[in-house]
Amino acid sequence: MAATIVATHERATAAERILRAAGVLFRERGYHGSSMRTLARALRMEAASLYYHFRSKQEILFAILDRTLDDLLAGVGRAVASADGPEARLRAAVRFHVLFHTDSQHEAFLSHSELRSLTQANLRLVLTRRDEYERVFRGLLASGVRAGVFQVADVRLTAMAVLTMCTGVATWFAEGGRLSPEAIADRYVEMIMKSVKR
Amino acid sequence: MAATIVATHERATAAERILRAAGVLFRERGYHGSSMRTLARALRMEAASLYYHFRSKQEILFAILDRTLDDLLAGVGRAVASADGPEARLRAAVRFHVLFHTDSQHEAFLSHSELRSLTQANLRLVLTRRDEYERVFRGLLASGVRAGVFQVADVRLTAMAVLTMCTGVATWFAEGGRLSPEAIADRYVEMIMKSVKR
DNA sequence: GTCTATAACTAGATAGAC
DNA sequence: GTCTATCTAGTTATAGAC
Repeated sequence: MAATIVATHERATAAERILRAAGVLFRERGYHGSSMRTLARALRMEAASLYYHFRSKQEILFAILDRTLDDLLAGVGRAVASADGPEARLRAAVRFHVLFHTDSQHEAFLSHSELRSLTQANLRLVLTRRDEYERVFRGLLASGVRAGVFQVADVRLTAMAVLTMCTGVATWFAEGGRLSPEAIADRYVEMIMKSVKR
Repeated sequence: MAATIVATHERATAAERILRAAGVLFRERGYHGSSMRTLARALRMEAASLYYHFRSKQEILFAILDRTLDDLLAGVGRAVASADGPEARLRAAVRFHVLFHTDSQHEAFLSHSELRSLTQANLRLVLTRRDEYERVFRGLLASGVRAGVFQVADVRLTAMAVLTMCTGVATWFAEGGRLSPEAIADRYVEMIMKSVKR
């Protein structure tokens, strides 16, 4: 299922190496700002060779976002299943979300900044699953409210606030910076729990 | 000073109309995904005519971001000056920040998503002033902590969390949607105050 | 599976008429 | 102040050799 997680190291297939390099490049310069030639150069190959692995640049973008959503949905599912009760479940989900945005920083950033560069058909596929992901957080908040442990004025709005706050980590996180991913996740969890608890 | 605020209606100069249209276009398709020809078409003119008003496409992008930062800095200054005490000041600043991101949605969105498309020199100019803006929020949090009304584990991190959460509004806000800008601002203020209060 | 060569097109920007 | 026409360079993608 989550076999879509790409090995970070040695022995990656050519397709995987291309997706990884494209993730970095698209994040740095944007989809339209990145040419197939530039991508090829980063991989020490010619642009034409990319077309043996992917039919188009669009297919590369879609593959990145599609995998990212696989990983997000599988990861949040595992996180929620690992905990009991609304509070522990929300903690686990937020923790996963933040850590995903530090670990898969480039791909996570693209999965919201380059939605506009998808074709209509591909966008529809991605948005359907992103809605599914957001629904998980709305569900966690709603069940905490029902259980009387959370107090939020608007579940939908709070879910968006929580998600965009954590998603923002991908925009400013720097590896080797002042705070480790774990420290950031811990503090984000505390800020959010303090805000939603009854 | 904040005479940089562009009139939304009638009698806008050609340069202002171009900046406004470019804001929408760049937001929808990205800077590199938008051509001068497309921008010209939206304004019912020819691409060459744009060069009478701006020297390059880059100059248009920079002008948008530069004005946006003028407006952000002037606006947050007014907001903070209008209130007394750390709590009321943070409320006012957050409220302004959210409303700015619904009112100037396109430009606000660009001012973080298209930083990567600026030349190095222009980026430096924009980042200097964005840091200044962020410093306002860090200052408000820090003075609340000193006054004993706020309790936050990490002022820097909390400032980033607050700002990216509110900035995120520009990514999903839809005019005429379920919630008015004022309702969103009010609820964001409450969520944030609950999270930072001692 | 990667290459060279190239087709077909679009980009930003300028010259100069009106 | 806006136009038509055009230059130069870069774009995605394909054909076909190796």
